[in-house]
Amino acid sequence: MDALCLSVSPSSAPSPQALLHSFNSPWELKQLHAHLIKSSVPLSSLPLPRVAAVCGPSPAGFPYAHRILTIVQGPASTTSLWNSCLKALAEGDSPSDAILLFYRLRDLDVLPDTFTCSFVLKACTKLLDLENGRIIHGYVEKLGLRWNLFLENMIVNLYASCGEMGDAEKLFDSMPKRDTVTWNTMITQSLKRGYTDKAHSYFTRMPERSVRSWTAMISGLAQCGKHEEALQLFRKMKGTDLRPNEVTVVAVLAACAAVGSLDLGREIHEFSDKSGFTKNTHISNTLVDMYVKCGCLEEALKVFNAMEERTIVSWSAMVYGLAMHGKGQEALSLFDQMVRMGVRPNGVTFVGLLHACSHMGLVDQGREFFAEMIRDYGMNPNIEHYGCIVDLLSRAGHLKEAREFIKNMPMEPNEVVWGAFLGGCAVHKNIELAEEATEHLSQLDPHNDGYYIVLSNIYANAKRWEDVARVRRLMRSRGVKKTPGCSTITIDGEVHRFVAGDLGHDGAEEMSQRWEVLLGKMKSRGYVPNTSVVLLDIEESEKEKFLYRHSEKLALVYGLINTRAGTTITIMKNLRVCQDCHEALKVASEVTSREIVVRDRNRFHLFKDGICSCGDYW
DNA sequence: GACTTTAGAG
Repeated sequence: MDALCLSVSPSSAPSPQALLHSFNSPWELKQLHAHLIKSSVPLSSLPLPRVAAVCGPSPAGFPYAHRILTIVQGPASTTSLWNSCLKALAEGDSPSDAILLFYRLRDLDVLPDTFTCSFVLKACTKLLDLENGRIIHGYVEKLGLRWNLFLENMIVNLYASCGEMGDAEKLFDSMPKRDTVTWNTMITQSLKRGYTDKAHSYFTRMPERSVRSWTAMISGLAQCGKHEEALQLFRKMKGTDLRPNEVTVVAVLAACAAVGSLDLGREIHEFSDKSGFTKNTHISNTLVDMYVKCGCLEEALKVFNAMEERTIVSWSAMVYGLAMHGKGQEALSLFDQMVRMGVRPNGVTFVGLLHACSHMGLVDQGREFFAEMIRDYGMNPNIEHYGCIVDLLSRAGHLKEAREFIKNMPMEPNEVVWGAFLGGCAVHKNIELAEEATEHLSQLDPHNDGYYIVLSNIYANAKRWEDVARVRRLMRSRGVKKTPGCSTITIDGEVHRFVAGDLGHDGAEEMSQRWEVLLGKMKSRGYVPNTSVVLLDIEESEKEKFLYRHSEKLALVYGLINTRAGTTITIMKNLRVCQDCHEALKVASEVTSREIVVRDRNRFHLFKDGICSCGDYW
């Protein structure tokens, strides 16, 4: 019956309880206060936490609220109310108000406890506010709260987060007691700054390691680019009785994706299913990315389709994945589907889309997307998007337009932008523009050899040997060393690495023989070694020998010897595939009746029946 | 009596 009454008169006067909550500013509270006095309602019926929350951040409201709290609670027990207020501020989006409120408390002689300090320290850490952090640190010591491990750990973390590793270490060394959190903090922060040796040292010195300790190491190493080290550590972790949690799994999957370690990735997938982790969006997103980067588009789609909830990260990963695998059309229609479902794309989504257009040579479509992100989504394209457009235009041979586009960019073009332009110049054999690009690149990224190599390839292609030699001298005089091409192939969970030109590994003799046989068959199917990519001015027959040194060919031969007939061969390469290897792999897929998957720096190539999925446009 | 610390995806 009560419910009925309520629904009949929805506009009846608010309940007294609701009235007591009805203030949103110190001023409204004062009015309410007056009303309470008139109707002799005791002050203690006010919701005190709300009084603190509404008035605390306001300079004028604070002393007023403090008076109310002191009247009702007595002077001693207002701290916890202020604490809840500080917590809300520190964890919300106004951590700087938390710091201001802390100082007001101090000025009114409200005695802070460990919780008070912890919230304001959190605020300082979030803001990377070293100056206030130091003051609070001093305050904590003055209050005699130094023995509190919670606070001590937070202060260590604060210094390290603000980039003061020295102070963090000094404090760490002086601590009479440390717990796992203390050590974990040092590990995480060391790795964030790339000090892997330091992190290792903390990790081995700590008396006891938790799941989070292992996870911090694995995830941090992966973020430093030490993916294989991360995976090694994970294998060690499996030997302990600790169980990986969701965060561990994300880190390991990311490392698998980087290395292309499909077997381990699959194993982790199974483990995630069994542990019920797969419903976690973070995990599924990383699984999608792992399968994409390990060459299993089908399985990536399977995970993506099975997801109950997709975020923009999931969609972007899938769009990018399709583009990477040469399924540009599918990437675009997946994007359409996403938009129709009302999901708003972000900057990363557009990077994937622009890549898709670039790989397919869809110049107009790409331009349209670029315009769309500005016009329809009000986004500010960043340098990565500009780089994509330069790539799109130059690959398609619109070199003049690309050059104009670079000139009109609102920011300074970086090495990625010029690198994309140079790539286009190489494909379309424009020596003059390539020279200009290299000029910029040698300033922007002087230690990267790739650009010099591309330029000298262009010269070699035009048989301008004196220029080839000049570039090589230039490299030598500038101390630029060639990054060797490197390919890996995983067989039975073991990663085999081949470096260009390294013929000194086990089984080299057998491999070389196998290559000769394969080469014979390939030539009879029309393969002509493309020696123009060899930099040296030597006899053609000699150059052919150099071509076999390319790492993807070595990996291919190794794969052919060590896998059963018919098995797909998957190769991961650190650089782009050269033209000759691309031709060779096409023909090899035909004569050996194998599918060959190659992941290069940019994308996947699936060689099958003499054809590559990239349509020779890469 | 409870409220506080370390980590994760495209």
